[in-house]
Formats: sequence, structure tokens, C-alpha cells
Amino acid sequence: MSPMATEPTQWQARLRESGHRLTPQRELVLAAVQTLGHATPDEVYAEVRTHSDAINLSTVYRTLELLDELGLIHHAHLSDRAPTYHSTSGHEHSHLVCRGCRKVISVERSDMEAALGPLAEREGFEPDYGHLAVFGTCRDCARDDA
Amino acid sequence: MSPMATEPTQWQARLRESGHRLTPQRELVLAAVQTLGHATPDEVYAEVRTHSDAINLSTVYRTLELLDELGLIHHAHLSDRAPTYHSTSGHEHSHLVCRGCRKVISVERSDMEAALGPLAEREGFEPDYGHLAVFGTCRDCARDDA
DNA sequence: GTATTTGCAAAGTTTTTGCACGTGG
DNA sequence: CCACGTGCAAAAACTTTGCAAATAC
Repeated sequence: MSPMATEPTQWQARLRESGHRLTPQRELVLAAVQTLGHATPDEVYAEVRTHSDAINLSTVYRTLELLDELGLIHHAHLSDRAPTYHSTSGHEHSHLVCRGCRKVISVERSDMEAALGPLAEREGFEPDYGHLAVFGTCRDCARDDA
Repeated sequence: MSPMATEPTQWQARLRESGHRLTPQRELVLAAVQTLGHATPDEVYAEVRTHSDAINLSTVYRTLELLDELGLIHHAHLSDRAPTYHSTSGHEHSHLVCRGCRKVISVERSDMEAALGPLAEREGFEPDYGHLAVFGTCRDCARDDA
């Protein structure tokens, strides 16, 4: 549950070894993603701005893209429009997103892999579980509809 | 395999019963989606324009949204950016999308439901199988990466 | 010192909206 | 006829890009 489950040096090392520089902006963006759990670029920008105004929206976009490439964060599409980023410091997980109430249920990668693995293997396909978002209707909203 | 698997009157009835009007534009958009299989709003627009110029891009957006609400078509997010529409006249199916080569593997709803159903039920969640797109890497691209 | 990164502003892309005109029922 | 639907053009939302100044190393 620690907000900084990733070792303080791990992300730094990851940047350095890939030939990138450590900048305050990169640290701020990564911290914001970890704090927010799930966030769009805009939300990350807003979060960083509450702490400091030493960042620009373009930089947020560029930084999220970079961190994603390096595997320090993941992105999924939890709403029909706008990518959502989340930290990879916790467990990798998939999402069940309710169209009715917007609730997001997180599912452990291992559980999702157990379910989807055999089918995927049959198709010769390796799913990106951390990116997977299954849209649908949760129990509560199904009841309301009826 | 018929491009008009939907009865000529079914979609018309669906429109009428929901209090909407039959217009040439709605017919053209629905036909284009059925012809294309999978298509973004832009592609639908382009397809319609090859037959006739009696349509406007705004109308394509509005019409796709309407047809989706009525259940005559479905949409999924097969690329990281841009909804993709497909007809519901054939089998409902899910998609496996390869990030490497953009290939799209269609999976029968029944197969996907068999895999995901138990997990979903455990979470009290009813997936929208027709909307489901699983991103990942296909066999061919996995080989190339290595 | 110098190659990378950032800020800023401008442009690009995709989607939505207001409103007058057109048209299906 | 008249409410619903369309075309058009403008605006909104979101993302990317070029370039000079700033900065990590």
C-alpha cells in the first residue's frame, strides 16, 4: 500500500540505462501517476500542478509516452476516449469497467491470465494484461436497468 | 457471408419502433459498415462517398452513434485512438489486436464467453463481448521481437 | 561543453455543436 | 404540415511538433 512501492532508485536506473536523463519533470509525472492510481494525461498534469508549476502539458504527454516505453507505467483505455495511465509498481492488473456507473474493478493478472490464457494460446496470441479493459455492466447497474 | 445478412426490414423496423426516421443517410452508413466489416468514422465516410456524396461527416458521427444505441452496430477500440464500428448482423465477436502488425483476430463470442464468463460472474460483471478488444502480440510479431 | 529536455506557441487531428434549411411520415 | 434530421461552418477537445532557451551530466 506504500505510495512508493518502486525502489527510489529503480526508475532512476531504468532511465539512465536507457540513455535518458533524470529530470524533475519525469520524477513529478511518475509520482503523480503513482498517487492517482489511474489518470489521464490531463489529470496527471493537474496533479503535478498542485505541487509545483514546473511543468507543461506537452511535457506530460512526452513523459508519459517515455515512461510507458520504459515499462515504468502502463496505459489502458478505461473510458471510450482518453488513455489512462497507471503505475507498474504494484501488481499488474486488468480492468473491468462498468458503462453504467463508471466503476472500475481491478482483476489480478494471474486471474485474468488463467481465464484468457488457453484461448489466447490457441490463437497464438500473447495478451497485454496490464492494458486490458473489459467494458460491460456491473451487477448493480444490471439490476437498475431491469 | 451475404453482405446483407440483416433482413432488409429489420433495421428499418428498429428505427421506426424507436421513433426515428428512415433516411437515405442512415441506410448508407449502415450499408458501409456492413461492407467494410471494421471501420472508423472516417473510413465509413469515405466509403459512403464513393457511392454518393449525399452525406456529411457530422452526419456519419451522429448516425453511427444512433445505430450503436439501437444495437444495429457495435463499436470497439481496435487502435489506441479511434473507435471502430462493425455490423451486428453477423456473429457477435471479440477482437485480439496485435500491436506489432495491427492484425486483428476475431474470436467467437461463445469462445470468449467460455473463457471469461466464470471470472466475470465471480466479479458480478457482464462483459460486453462485442466491444472487447484485447491488445497484445501475435505469434509472428513475438518471433520477430526475439 | 554539448546533447538532451523543456517551455511555449502554433498547428494537426478528431469529434461536437448551433442553427437554418430540407424532408420523411 | 411539422417535428425530426441534415449540411455547413465554427468551435471544442485532445495531441503533436518546431524551435530556442535551459539543463543534466
